[in-house]
Amino acid sequence: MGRGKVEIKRIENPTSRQVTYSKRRNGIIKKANELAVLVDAQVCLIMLSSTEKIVEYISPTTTVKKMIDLYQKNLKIDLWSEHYEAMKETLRKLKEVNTKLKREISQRTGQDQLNDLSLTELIDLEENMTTSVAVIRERKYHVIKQQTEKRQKKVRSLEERNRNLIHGYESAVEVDPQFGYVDNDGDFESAVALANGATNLYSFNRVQNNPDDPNLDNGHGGGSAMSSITQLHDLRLA
Amino acid sequence: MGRGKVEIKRIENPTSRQVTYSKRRNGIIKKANELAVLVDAQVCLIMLSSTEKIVEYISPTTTVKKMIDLYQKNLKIDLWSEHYEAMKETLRKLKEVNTKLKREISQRTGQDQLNDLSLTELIDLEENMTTSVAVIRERKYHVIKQQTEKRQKKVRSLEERNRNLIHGYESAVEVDPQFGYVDNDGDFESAVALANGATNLYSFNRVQNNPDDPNLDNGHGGGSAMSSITQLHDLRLA
DNA sequence: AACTATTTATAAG
DNA sequence: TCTTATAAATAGT
Repeated sequence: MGRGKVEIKRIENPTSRQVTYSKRRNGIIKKANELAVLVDAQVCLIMLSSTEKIVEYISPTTTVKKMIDLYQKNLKIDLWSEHYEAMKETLRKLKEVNTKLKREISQRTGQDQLNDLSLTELIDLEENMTTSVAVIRERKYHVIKQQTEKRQKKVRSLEERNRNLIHGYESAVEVDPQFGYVDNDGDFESAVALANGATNLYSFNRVQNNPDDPNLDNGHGGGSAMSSITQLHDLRLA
Repeated sequence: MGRGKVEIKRIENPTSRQVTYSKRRNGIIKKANELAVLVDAQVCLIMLSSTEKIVEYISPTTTVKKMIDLYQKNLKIDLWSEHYEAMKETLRKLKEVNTKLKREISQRTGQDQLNDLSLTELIDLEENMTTSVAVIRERKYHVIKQQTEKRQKKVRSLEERNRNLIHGYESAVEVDPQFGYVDNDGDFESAVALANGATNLYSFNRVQNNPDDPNLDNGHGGGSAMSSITQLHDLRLA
């Protein structure tokens, strides 16, 4: 359609090629739109020549995304899945790690999974756990010690302040019983009692009377926990 | 272009619409191909009418995927990221769970993370762990018991066989000392010794002499572990 | 970018 | 689907 018939092959002259692209590009967009309107079709047209920027026509009732999704559905392919293979792989590995972690916790809390363990594994696990309990116990006594020291300081500070107040007033009234005779023994005892899950001080007495009490020394890693106790006793006697 | 001029609006007659779609669809594909060849352009054309299946034209030098990638790059958008939002969310949650699990194991094995725990949490953790150790210990003795019973049966079977052989031969030679006096005590003792991580039988003697041995009873959940031991003793005496 | 001869697409039969 | 009159597209200027 023009002054002469054209053979459908690449136009070598760059100017002519550019002009033809411009004309025919508009032509095909017009055709695409006519098709969309006349027969109520969904049309997606994307064009790109080497020299020009990308040009698109999308029929009013759809979007590029919808069209490509339909296209992929139709061909039963997923053009972008490979873009997300890395993510899928990460996901897979994470799930795997997760399962292993859950299994480990399960074994460490003595649930189900124990049935899968051999005698040697059970022995190792028990020893491992026992050591861990000792570490936790040591940490517990460390925290108790810290709290005790902190409160001891506070009490001494209050005692000091109290004495100063009494001295400052040069008063003849009795020493205030609320501050005068406080020390931190009660604090320490209740903390240890709490530490041993007791609701009264009987537990603490047991701690004092029975050095072999299994709560304080399980025979494996308990030595260091015991040393904490020793430190605490030293602290109280200091 | 035809016998009459057509207004560009939806063709209501379904047959006409279908015919027009068929004709124009071919026309536009021909145009697309001509454009691609004449000016060496990349063209992607996807069409779909309500009644027909999806039809595409892609210029020889490209693919739908390449075109869409170019399109997205050009518009600086990512049409499919939202498709993977769910996966991203799953990934995020898995990582979170993972971190928590690692933290829990870390605490249960007495590493670092203990510093974050309050005294109450430490006490709970210790009690929890102690209970778990008891469960593991009970399972351990259960396995030992099973192994012991199995070997005991084997030994008795061998003894019986041995006696039958001796009787069968009606021989005058002495009873074979290798089989005549075997029982399973050695087997049981070595299993318990192994269970307590000992390399010699001294540990086993301790088990027998010290019912309060912290390895067998930690004062929390040890009661049931002890009952296993009792069962084992009963078994041996039976 | 505009013109127009000519080819091409296609509406109607 | 095929034909063909006619509209539409466009090659060359």
